[in-house]
Amino acid sequence: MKRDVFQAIADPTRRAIIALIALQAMTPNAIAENFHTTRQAVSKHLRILTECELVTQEQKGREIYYTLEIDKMKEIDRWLEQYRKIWESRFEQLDVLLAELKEQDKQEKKK
Amino acid sequence: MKRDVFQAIADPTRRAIIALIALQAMTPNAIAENFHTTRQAVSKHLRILTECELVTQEQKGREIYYTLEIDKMKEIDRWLEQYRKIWESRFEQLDVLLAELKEQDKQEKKK
DNA sequence: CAAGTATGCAACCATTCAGTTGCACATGTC
DNA sequence: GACATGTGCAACTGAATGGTTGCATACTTG
Repeated sequence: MKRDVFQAIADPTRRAIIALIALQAMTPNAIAENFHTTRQAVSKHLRILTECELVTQEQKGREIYYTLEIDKMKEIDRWLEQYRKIWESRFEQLDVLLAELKEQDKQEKKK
Repeated sequence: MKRDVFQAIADPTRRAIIALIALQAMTPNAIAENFHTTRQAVSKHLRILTECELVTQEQKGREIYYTLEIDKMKEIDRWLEQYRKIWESRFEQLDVLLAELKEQDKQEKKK
């Protein structure tokens, strides 16, 4: 039942919805027009995105505008942070070293 | 059949596996010891991670070492990039706003 | 108040998924 | 060669997922 952000962005349609409403808040109908699926399917995706607080709703008359909660996206960024440290350090030094070691290994195996 | 990186990191167990082998290459058995699940379940996860090129295998004797392909993680980072731009610009805007409010506050107090 | 529009929710369906169990295959050790 | 160890693969299962259809609710307009 409890869904997390990573599960939310796993679906390509949901990522597309996120990309859409990142620019401006939109209604379910307006969003659905961009996809080859029913309005109800989009509504379901919006429900999931709302559940994990990636989007928020704002009622205006009979329309409901959905807005991306950009702060929640930072959660993914924070998770990535630990790996960014790794690839940054490897870029600086280890990458070259590893390539050399692999090359040496190849030479060894040839013998 | 075709799985992408986002689907791969959707599962909490797979994220834990990624975190484990980020530090050092590990065998399926060694990885499985860290979870309350069977070796075969871990093996399945590794297969999925391999399919979408997040990990690579290296056979050493009868053991197979799995290594995280940190470069593939950059794909997620690239996707995040567009949203990072948004929250950074909002932060700047907020910064300006806060500065203005502080200025106003000063003016108020002077009165 | 009636008709139309915007939306959410429930029920159902086909597919996928994560996990377990059992088996096969390869490598290493006695 | 016999046996133990490390591993992957296939079949099965229960749960979750994404989608559709149909209906109920709420707001707007005439």
